[in-house]
Amino acid sequence: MYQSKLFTKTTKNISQEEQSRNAQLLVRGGFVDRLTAGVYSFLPLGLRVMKKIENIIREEMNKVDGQEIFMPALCPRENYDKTDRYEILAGDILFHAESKHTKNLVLNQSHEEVITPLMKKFVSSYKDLPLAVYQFQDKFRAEPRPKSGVLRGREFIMKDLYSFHISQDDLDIYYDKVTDAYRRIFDRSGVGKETYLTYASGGSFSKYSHEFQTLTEAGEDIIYLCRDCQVAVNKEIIEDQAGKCPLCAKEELEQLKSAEVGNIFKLGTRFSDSFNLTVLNEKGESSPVIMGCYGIGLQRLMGTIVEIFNDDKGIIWPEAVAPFKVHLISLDQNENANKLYQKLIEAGVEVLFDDRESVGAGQKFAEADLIGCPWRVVLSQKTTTAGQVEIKSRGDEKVEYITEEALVKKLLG
RNA sequence: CGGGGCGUGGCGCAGUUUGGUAGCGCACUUGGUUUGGGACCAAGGGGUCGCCGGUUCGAAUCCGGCCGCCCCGACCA
Repeated sequence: MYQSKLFTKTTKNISQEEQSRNAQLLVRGGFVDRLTAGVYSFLPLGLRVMKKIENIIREEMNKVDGQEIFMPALCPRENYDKTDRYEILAGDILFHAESKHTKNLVLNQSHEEVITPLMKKFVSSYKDLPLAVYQFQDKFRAEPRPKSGVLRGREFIMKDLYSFHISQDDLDIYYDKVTDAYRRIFDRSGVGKETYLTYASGGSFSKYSHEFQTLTEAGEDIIYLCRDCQVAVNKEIIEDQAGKCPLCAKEELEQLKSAEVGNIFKLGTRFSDSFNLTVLNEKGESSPVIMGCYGIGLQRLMGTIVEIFNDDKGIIWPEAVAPFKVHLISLDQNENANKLYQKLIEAGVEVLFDDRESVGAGQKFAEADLIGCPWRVVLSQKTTTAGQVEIKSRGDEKVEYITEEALVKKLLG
């Protein structure tokens, strides 16, 4: 990508309305734009990051036999009446989508009310199970107070996976598989080290659930971590757990702030009962379908990554989710730099090429640090004369001078 | 929903106390000079001061109402 053509520029002016670290950096870097409270546009740089995250999740969902689908954002109110959630949610987080021609449509805040009746149409035998489907979809939640930048929005993309089973045992087995998949997702997206499986409440779904909590001061949750077992308990249920680690019963737990980047629930028959979703078992008897659901908020994961990986100059993207692997900077060397750019593109390296003329070196460096691609490659009079290029990792200060051949090798290796 | 703060060119702000017809920085346009850490000089364009109403000869400024935004708390599938 030629930076001279990139839609959106970085800015030095920080909006007073963006007080969280993640939003400040994402707005300044030109990744996102805030439309109104809790509602963001994703610009080319930000969308590239989102797509990287989405693809990591997609790969891991496919590995646990999830099949991708896409459900509507709109839902007839009667579906929420059937699950008795309309009254609970309507006065709170549900957005209504009423118009001259529609009276009883709402915007889904989650998709149990869509997926369960959908399954009813296609699942009728134990032979159809187990089954797991997932989607990436906008969720709409009228949060009383959106905050923390992209960590709590009123509209956001969620990956939601739903699984369907003939028995509790089968759900339990699958639930563990998804737990492992989530572990891999957070490892791959860079926050694995700071992310802990956490025992939590089940909200309106079930008594308990498991969350994946990433340690960060920007988070809204407080968890009690057992370093021995590498699991935590959300403060909301710590009394139920008698203040002890649920695994080893140790009482000395560390109290920490964290952000919930994922949440998995065993729904049991909570929703299949509402819609009478049943299958015939081997004996020809009607048997309720056992369900599980598993969510990850993409913006929240992205924002959490930013909260963890930044310094006073900007974002430091983990390579797997960076908008580009390389930020190539030309200091008045566009001809040579363009050749190198083409070479890297042909080698399959993602490059943001700062080809802008009459922009000072200092500004180019400052913007590269802000945007935060893992590698910065500089071509200048100095490097051209020496027949080399300069490479530097965003994460550290030392620069290295190597040949173009060595550069390509390094970036592919 | 409670407490605090704020709303002025695209963005960040000053001006409001004490009413007199809007200013600075960034960004943008044109010309020139610059190019290893957010350049410089010169000349420009752009704002019914959140909305509605009131007071006044005159309102960004005073009064009333409404809307929106940020922070803290409550809430949070």
